[in-house]
Amino acid sequence: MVLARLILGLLCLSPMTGYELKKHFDSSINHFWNADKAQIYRTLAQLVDKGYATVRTVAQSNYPDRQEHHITETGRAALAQWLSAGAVQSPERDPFMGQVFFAAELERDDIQSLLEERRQATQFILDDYLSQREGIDMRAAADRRSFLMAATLDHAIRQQAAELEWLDAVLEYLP
Amino acid sequence: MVLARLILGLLCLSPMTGYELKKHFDSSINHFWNADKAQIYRTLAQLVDKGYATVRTVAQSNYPDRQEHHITETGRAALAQWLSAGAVQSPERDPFMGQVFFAAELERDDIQSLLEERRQATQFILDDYLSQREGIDMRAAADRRSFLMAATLDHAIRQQAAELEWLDAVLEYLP
DNA sequence: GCAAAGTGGGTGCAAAATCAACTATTTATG
DNA sequence: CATAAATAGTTGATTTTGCACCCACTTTGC
Repeated sequence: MVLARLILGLLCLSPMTGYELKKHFDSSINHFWNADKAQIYRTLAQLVDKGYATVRTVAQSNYPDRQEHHITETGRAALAQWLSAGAVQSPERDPFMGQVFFAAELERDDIQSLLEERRQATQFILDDYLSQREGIDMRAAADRRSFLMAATLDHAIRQQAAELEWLDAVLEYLP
Repeated sequence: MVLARLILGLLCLSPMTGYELKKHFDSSINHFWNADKAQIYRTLAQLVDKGYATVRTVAQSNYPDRQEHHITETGRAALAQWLSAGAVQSPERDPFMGQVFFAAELERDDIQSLLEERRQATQFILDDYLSQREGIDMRAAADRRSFLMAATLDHAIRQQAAELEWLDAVLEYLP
């Protein structure tokens, strides 16, 4: 459901192949969603099925044919309806917090290692987001679309930063 | 997989029925995980199947029999192994950020409503976490297990607080 | 010259998760 | 007194997701 909407959103920006969609997920969307390509191709087929998108096969000289997917008016309406239906809520879900919750089964040193390992990974992700952020032209962010897209990246940055602060606090006060 | 570990963790604290597990998920674990009861009962059956837990039927005078699940040594080992295998990483996944990312399809006022609605919901969740936090006896938190459990709640509180700050910033600067 | 990576698409399968019922009894609540 | 909520567990169907493959061709790097 969510994936279908996100794909519609991307197709709304420009017609795309499944391959290109996957690249968008990996590069610009990855801070709040990602999907396996198998899932993307299947969802794409469903969208065509429901009439939310149409396919146009475009031959290329060297590379394989492009199955270019175009959003339809119905598709645009479905996207708009999702956005208008109100803010979606989704349950928190973080396996790592589960590890922390039950980490008392480990020795103190192992708990510390667990937290430090996470700290490293979080720092790595944060750095990645920060470098993505640098690539954004802020002159263009006066335009609302660019502003909102950049905002979701800022959200991810704040979340990771908050996680780092939390990890440091836990590491400091761990009994 | 994660759910199985979390259930093992809970059974590690004390033997429980599926019904009680569900209540724990709804009350104390909900800030980082939750699960449908159907899923809990099925996972419980799998744990018994694998020898990670055993069932003991306890008759009650008034209420239905309790299917009390006890963790086994193998189960304890499996839990410890999960914790020792290192910090798990999980992809970010937030449908609401998808709405924001594509919100430019809406009018400015509708975008604002979307953000304000989310702000309300976030405040509500934060308040819930804060009241849960009040119920925690900090004298007991010198003990490592209680400290870690409280820490995961603190994490959730920080995350929600960061979300509120972000929402306010976006609402302020939205072009 | 050969291997790896990129372009573009797809299938099959299994595990995980969600939704919606349905069974029964007991204890509160209006 | 009726109705709802709590206790305890189960089944079926469907969706979502993830993993591991497979095809075929082209371009790039060593």
